[in-house]
Amino acid sequence: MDQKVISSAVIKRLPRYHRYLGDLLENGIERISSNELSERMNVTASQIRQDLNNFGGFGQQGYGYNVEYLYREIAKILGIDRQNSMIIIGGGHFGQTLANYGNFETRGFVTKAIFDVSEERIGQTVRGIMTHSMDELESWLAENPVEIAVLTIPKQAAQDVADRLVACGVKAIWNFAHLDLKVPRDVVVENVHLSESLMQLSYRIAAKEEKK
Amino acid sequence: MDQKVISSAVIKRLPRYHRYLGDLLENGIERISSNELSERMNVTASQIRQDLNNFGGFGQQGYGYNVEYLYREIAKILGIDRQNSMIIIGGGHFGQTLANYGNFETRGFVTKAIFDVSEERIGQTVRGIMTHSMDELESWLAENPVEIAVLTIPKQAAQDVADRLVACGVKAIWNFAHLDLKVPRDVVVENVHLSESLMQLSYRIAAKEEKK
DNA sequence: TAGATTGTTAATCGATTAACAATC
DNA sequence: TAGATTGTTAATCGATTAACAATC
Repeated sequence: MDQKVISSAVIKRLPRYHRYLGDLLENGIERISSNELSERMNVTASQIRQDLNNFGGFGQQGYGYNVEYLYREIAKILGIDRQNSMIIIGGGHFGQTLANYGNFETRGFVTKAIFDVSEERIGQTVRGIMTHSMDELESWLAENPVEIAVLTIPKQAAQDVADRLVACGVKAIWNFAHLDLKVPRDVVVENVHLSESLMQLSYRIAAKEEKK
Repeated sequence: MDQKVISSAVIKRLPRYHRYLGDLLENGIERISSNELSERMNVTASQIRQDLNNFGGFGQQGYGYNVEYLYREIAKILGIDRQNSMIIIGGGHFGQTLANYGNFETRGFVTKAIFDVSEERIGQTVRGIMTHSMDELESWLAENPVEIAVLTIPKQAAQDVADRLVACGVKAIWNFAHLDLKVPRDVVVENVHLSESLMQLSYRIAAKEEKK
């Protein structure tokens, strides 16, 4: 079964389509043309149609796209139509913030546990989510398989922990540690490097000033 | 003075170059060729040379690049060779986490104040950073101009606050609220949409499973 | 000087946009 | 049926890679 590979440029845009369709749905708009959506989103209608047609023909000639139907289809494509279990490794400020952030759950991402090395944090709960010792990681995962591990630990510890997670069969890592993890090809890593984002912002400020 | 526009693909890669050069520097490595760096970073040597030559010739034929010199030059390009002042709008979990995160300061990003609407948070400090009332935003900014405002507030409030920040002369917004801000063309917005990042991760898990 | 490696031009590849026939 | 708008092919644009002359 030969599967067309979707470019990451397309994948990056899908959540934004999903968000705009959700807004339309909330406003009670039933149908939309690629042209009108393109104006709202500030992209070309051509790109919208090309992007969607990577996954199938969701529209209808002369009518456009049914908002609710397309919304649900994109949710399916993104895999947010079902539950994804997560654990958070690192119960510091960042880990706790993510655990507290209820919005992920509305998209099916449910945090099952937090793991930390600090004696003070172990045994504490955040929004009802228990913090376990890192020593229990392997035994806990053996009983409670999860799809996603969130890494909010210092970069020095990150590769070791990633290795342990992979050994436990975790298939995806949402990595907030500022390094490039080495994992087997079948493990998915999505990086969030906040300081790199901030540096891009800083570049654009600097570039603007220079232009003057 | 016609300024070459640098593509965002290039800009996204600059912080990563900077990070790898920093690591090399820490390991006492003085010089590196584009070829060796390309192997470490898993990109092509051609891309590294093309990227760098957007900004100038930093290397030397037959020798390669001086690690420390290139590290500093990229820092200059990124605008992290000088101090950037920030304020955080929204003193909730996320805002506090960012205020607590000392690593930004090592790259010149210094948080000067936090603003919030909650009576309980106003007057509290986070790592010595004072939380002010949102009512004081305009008067405070008039006395303490900053380059960057960080938005960690619910999306319902975000556009209004962005408008106020722009009116106060803030030139850059690091936006964690899950919406597309409308700002004048000369104001820089850098978005961090965590839920979109998580959805991309989820897509890749789903796509892997389908392939089986 | 000879060898190494850059800076830069040319070739290729992929992504975006335009155009239009198909069709609701 | 006529008008609207998709799905899809073709054209364009931009980014990446390859090649090599310049030069340290």
